[in-house]
Amino acid sequence: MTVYIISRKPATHTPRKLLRKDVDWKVSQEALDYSYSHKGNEQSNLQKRKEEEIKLLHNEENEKRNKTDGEESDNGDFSTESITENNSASESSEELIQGYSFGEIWQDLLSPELQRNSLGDIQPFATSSRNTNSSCSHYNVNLTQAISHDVSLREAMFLSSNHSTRINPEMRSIQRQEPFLQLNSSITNHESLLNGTSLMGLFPSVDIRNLTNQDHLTNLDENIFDEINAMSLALEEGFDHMEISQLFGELDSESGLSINSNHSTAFSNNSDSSASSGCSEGAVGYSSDARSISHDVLGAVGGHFPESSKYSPMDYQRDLDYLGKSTLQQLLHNHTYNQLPNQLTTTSEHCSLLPGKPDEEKGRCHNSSDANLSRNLSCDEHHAKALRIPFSIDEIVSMPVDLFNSMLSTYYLTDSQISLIRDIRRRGKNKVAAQNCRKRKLDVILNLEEDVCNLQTQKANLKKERTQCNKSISLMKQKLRDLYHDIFSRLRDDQGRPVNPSQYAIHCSSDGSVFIIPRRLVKSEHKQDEQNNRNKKK
DNA sequence: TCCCACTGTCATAAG
DNA sequence: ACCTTATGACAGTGG
Repeated sequence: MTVYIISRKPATHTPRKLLRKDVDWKVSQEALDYSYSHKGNEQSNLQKRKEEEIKLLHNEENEKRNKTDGEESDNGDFSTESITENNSASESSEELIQGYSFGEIWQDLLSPELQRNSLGDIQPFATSSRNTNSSCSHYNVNLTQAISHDVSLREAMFLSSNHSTRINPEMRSIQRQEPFLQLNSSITNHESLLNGTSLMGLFPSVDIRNLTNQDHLTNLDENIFDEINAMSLALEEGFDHMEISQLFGELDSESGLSINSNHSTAFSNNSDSSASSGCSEGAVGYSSDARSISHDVLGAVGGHFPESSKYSPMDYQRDLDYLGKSTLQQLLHNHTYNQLPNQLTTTSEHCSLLPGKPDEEKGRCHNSSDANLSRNLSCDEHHAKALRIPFSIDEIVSMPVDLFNSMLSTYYLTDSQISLIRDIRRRGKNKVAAQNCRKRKLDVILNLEEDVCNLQTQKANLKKERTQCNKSISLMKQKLRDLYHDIFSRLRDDQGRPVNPSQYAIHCSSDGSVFIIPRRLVKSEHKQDEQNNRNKKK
């Protein structure tokens, strides 16, 4: 099992039986890699790692039991129960996430202690990932030790970055590793300062986010700005979700929506509705458990707000009218739009996710079942989630070019995000074009087959008609011969002898008169007529 | 294991 | 010059 996780074969050559675990690891590793550059993802990493841990440690029965326990804790702990940082050492990482309320998540994220804890968590995981033969028990030991370790942020980030480099040297975030490291420390300090002054209780998260962004705007390069934005947005998503969950929590818990249903709504609910309004998030499969928060924080496709200076709420609302309506409709009414929880794993089976290089990801998602479209969307969805593309796949593909271009210029998007969005749009367009092309080709073939069938029928009818004509001609000839014989049998010459039909012929003139003339005269007359005709033609 | 249909993707040409 | 569309070719998947 471990071999499958460590070995990262290209999807094109990955045996099917290995795909699931391989891609599961890839997805998690991708999330992990991105988490190194998106420091707001510690919780997501915990969640992902927990899932990985479950896969590694337990068989299916244990996994089911764990999920059941997790769901119970989801329902129970989500509202207000506070978990201190000390709990991270004694409780599972899943509980660590699920037990957090939004404010606690925010405060803990801003606090350097949690960053140390979270990043300390990451480091041993990276170690365990490095260690190909690490056993499950060894992994547990590492995880426990990791939680208790007091790793400095700088060290952790450096280790993480190194790990990313090792895992995927082409990862784009490596290019900005150094400034990222430098600025992260300042951000940490600043955010701890915010935390220390208890601004959290005074301002909504958005305000604090903007304050943070503006304070650092002049010092941060765009990547760092992106990181901050992403983290803030992820938290804000959590907040929105929190609100929605408070509204719909009971409904969700009673509706039997599984926690995994969040997988299916991952990109839809993040794409537009979660960005600001969040009004529809509870509609389809949006469970209220904290795990969903962690998922959203991890892979929110829409977890990226447009930069406030470039994109006002009015603008957003305007575009939301276009962007959101279709998706909202789907969210609210089209329950097949998203995948079912069990489809996600199957989706992962077909997806080759190369962590850190989605642009170069040439692994194709080859699917042939009914859920083809949604599965494929899930592939791009995974990439979009990883890069925090704030739009749904459907929007990216179906958006008019003008709006698409304005979107690219209006939203604050990194090069990799733009590249991925363009790839998604190109692939989506081409996919539709290929489907139309094949449909047309099929129609052409069907039409040609129909034409062939019609022509064959027509040919058979003509043959039948020809046969009938021949029969009629034969019948008429026979009647004419009988009439001839009848006439000549009754004819007599001047001496009363019967007329020989071989010497005489019946000639009908144009005026209707009938003559019996010798055949030699008929022949000469024929010759003369032919001669006249030739002369006329000449 | 092979075959086949389906599908997504890419490359390319044309509009 | 760029975008969209159409289409052949290729490869993966599942029956």
